[in-house]
Amino acid sequence: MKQLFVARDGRVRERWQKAFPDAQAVRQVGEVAALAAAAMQTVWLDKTGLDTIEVLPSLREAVGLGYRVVVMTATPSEAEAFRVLNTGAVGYCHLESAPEQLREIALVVEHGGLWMLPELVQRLMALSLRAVPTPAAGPPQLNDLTPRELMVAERVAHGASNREIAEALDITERTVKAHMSTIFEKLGVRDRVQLALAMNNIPTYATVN
Amino acid sequence: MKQLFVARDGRVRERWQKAFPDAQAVRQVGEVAALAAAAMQTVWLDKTGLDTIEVLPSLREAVGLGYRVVVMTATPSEAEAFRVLNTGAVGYCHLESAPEQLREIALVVEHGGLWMLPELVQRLMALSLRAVPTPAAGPPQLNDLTPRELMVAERVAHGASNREIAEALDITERTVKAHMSTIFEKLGVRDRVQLALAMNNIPTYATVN
DNA sequence: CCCCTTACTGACCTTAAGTACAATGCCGTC
DNA sequence: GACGGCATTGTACTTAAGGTCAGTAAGGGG
Repeated sequence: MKQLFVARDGRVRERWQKAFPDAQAVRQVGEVAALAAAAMQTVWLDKTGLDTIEVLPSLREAVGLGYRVVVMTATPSEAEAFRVLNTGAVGYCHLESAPEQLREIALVVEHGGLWMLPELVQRLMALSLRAVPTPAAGPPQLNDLTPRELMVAERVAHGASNREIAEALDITERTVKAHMSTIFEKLGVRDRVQLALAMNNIPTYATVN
Repeated sequence: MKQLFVARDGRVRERWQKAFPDAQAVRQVGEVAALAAAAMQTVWLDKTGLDTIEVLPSLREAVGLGYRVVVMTATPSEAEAFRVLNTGAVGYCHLESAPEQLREIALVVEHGGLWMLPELVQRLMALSLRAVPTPAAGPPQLNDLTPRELMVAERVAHGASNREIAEALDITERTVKAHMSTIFEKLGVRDRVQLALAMNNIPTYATVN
């Protein structure tokens, strides 16, 4: 499996050469196509000096050609990670990664895996969980709630107590309870815990059965 | 690198034995710890016959022990995939995967990669992009929880009441409360609502303590 | 003007939740 | 064998949560 680096800065290539002695390096993605490489390769895309938006075209191009692309950056960010991976990259790592690390990553992506900074993995999943449409329960019918009820529900969704909600909305705790009761009925949940979960698109105990 | 399979069904082991001749198989995760394996291993968790919620405790336990866990299921689902990966699994694949495929996956996860069904990768990224770019929200320190506490917390995370948890775990409601108290303290939450949210990586109202 | 919805509140009650202060038995370590 | 962590349970207590059964008030149709 051949490695192919795309970078404008010559310095970073040293580490790469160390990790993959037989690797090739080019300055622009356009050159990749020119090589007309026969075998499937792994392309390492150096983002240094470029905005996220600016690498995307190159990334798309390489992905479109069937390469497995790993994006490297000196300043990793969550948003950028998701962006490039969503665009088709299979890896997102730090530019300063050690040669051994680079070989690890190469091994992973060449066998169908996905590689990204460990801390980003956890974060990514957490975000997805909230965005994933719950099949069984479906999104709560928030449209049925009155404006006031919605204000209450949203605070419950963040763990607020009745007292806190009452103070925040400048109403009595009794009134909060009244809203709660109607909310429970409208959304078909039995208590504030299930409401909080439902508001965050998380399937509930009874639903999982 | 040694492979370790957790399954209750004997039939599926044949394929595994074929992929990894020197693999070991056990029936419950609890046995994993009993083995006191010296080297870091890869644990393959068979979900067959279990609900998503039922594997999570085992999963967390194995992850907490430092194993790389791959969850296998006969009926893959998007929601479940995100859930198990979010819980700490590094792989989510089909139970019927061919031996060659299994070896690929093993290679990937053993080198720090993430493996999931290709179609889920795309979906995952698309969902993440839609999710709100909320700032930092590190995962709760679930490692501090004992196995038993984890089982309780896991069910609270799905909206179960103390009584339901007690029945499910076949213990007294009083015991559940005891676990709850220590869980609250360990995770720094004040009630079950905040616990449920924390377990799902959702920032809470007044967590800005 | 009546009806309905929404918002708000009171007094009262029941129950779930959570805490305080214990005790017992099981393991594994030192 | 002493010690500590874990799991379990008991009694008793305090409080938050939620429901019952009311009532008042504003606002918009019909």
